[in-house]
Amino acid sequence: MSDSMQGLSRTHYCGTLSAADIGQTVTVMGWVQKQRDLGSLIFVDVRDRTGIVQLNFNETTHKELFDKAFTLRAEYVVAAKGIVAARGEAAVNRKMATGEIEIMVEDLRLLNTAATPPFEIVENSDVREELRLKYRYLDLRRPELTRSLMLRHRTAQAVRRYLDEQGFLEIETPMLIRSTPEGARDYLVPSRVHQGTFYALPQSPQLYKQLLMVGGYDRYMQITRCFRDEDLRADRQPEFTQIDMEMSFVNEEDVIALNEGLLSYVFKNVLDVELKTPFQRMTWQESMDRFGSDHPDLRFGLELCDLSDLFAQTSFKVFAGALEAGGSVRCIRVPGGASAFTRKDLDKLTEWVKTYKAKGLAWLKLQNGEVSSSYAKFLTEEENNAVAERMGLEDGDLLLVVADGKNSIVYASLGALRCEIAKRLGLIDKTEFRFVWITEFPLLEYDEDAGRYVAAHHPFTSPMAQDVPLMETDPGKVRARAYDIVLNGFEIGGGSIRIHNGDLQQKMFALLGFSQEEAQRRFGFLLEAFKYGAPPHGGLAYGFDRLVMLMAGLDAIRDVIAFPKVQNASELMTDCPSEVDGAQLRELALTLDLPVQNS
RNA sequence: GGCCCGGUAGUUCAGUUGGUUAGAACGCUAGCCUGUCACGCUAGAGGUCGAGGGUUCGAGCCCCUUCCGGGUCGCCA
Repeated sequence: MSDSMQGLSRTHYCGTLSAADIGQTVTVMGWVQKQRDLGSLIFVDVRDRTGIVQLNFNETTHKELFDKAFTLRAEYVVAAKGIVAARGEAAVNRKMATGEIEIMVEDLRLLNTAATPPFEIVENSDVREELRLKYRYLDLRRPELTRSLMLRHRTAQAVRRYLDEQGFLEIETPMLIRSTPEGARDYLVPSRVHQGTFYALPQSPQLYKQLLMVGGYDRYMQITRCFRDEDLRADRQPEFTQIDMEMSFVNEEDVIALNEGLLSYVFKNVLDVELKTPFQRMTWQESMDRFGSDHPDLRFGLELCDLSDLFAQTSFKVFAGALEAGGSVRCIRVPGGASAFTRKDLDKLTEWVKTYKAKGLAWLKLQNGEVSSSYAKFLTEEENNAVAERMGLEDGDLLLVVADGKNSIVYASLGALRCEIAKRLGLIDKTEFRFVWITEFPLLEYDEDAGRYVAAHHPFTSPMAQDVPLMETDPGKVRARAYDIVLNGFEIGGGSIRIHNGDLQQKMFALLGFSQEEAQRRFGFLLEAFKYGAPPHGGLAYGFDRLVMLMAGLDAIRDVIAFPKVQNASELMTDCPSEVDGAQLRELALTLDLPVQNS
């Protein structure tokens, strides 16, 4: 049983009304947040995406309206027309944006009733996420999500505005594209017209944007969806959004300067935060050595320190073994850590670093002049003194040491450890936005499983000119003209100057172990395009969801995506992916060959 | 695929050494109440303890399997 909204049209959003509107006749529409029945006076809070306003119903003056208001329940949809009135001095609610006023209702329409929702639609709800996702449309009514999605919108608009002013064209690229097995797993889409063949959904518009450069569109941008069929994380979804851009006739400095301008504009316009430019820069090697990570969080210290040279002659087998194997011994010093971490905590941390394949964690505390340590007794006095001197050891300090035959393990475990410790000790200023460019990435990484080099970034990244000769002699040493933009320990974007020369591109494919024929088969269109005057070009792509997440001060990109997927890549609201009809499969000439299920 | 955490009323949680009829708050329903806004007061309804199996005289609690959600390693050019 509901009313028509005939004759009424909304004049205001609820949250926009204020004392300035007193005396005005207004019409609001929205959902009942709360009905408070005081006997012969009823207050109804109405909510829309902007906020809440209070409706006033008085039994003695408006009996019919009052009786109708009596029937209202949470989440009923209503329209109310009335006069904005000041609340009495004692009745003003300072905690509420519209708390100075209320609407003395003269017309109330019940546009729709609502079942009692499975959870209350309130701010600071601690309902489990599983349920919120199943009823995402209800969760979306909550102010936190509304704020996130409005922030996301404003950010996207600011990006478009800025890049438009800088002469960028927004050009769409295909969603159904050729599969390129290099890199992440593709989502595949079977073709009906060409049975037995498949499209892939793009992992990024990489090749198309390069071809746009060949096509002469020297400043391109796009805010576009990308797809990767890989496992999820708090900051990774199988479909996510990139701010993608590419420019011709540029070098690294041009791309970096433009993006510092973009980020400054966006943060100023969306958050009213002034960013200091230029941002800090660091080479990949420096970032690894100091922070154990290529996406360092610079809001706190706890830097890594290499102790390897102090143990060249050591008889302590753990350290000696690591060094003999070509690895290193590295350490972080935690001021005040001696009292903050008990023996039990350290045992737990030792277990924890094993996640990162570290064999263990050596530690030393200096507290009230007393040294306690898991490893000091295996070292000579000279070695212990050298460590203390190198680390600037002071009373109250905790040293955490990882030694391993593989530097990658030392970096990964200490890099993760410094973040974990900063979190536990509350060393992170959550209001800070700390940007850093990481540059000079390795061009290639050796993949032991595949027994060959693979592109660290992607196969179209240009090597640094001075390192090109190394491509023949020592490929692992070649540095790329690649750069990542890192914010508070998250890689929010990355890009490179691309290869625009067919011969160099062929050379790169050869390094990656592609035969001439294979390169031709997979990327022939690109090599062909490069014959016809490809301009020097480069670009960058942001993980838009991550950027918005950090701007919103949140921990998961799910919270800035209207309809996110859960860890097993399904969507709880619509329960997809789902099986399809046999007829659909037949049309595609597909048959299923499923592993036998245990029932 | 591995490791860790969680699943008890609609929701958030408590639940002792395995022992009577599984509790609280909020929400919901009904009644009362003219300045509430976390309204207040009174009463009431509401449970497959994620599912299946096992141990036991007896299981929310112990064991096994499994499903679901989260974090993370691998993975993510």
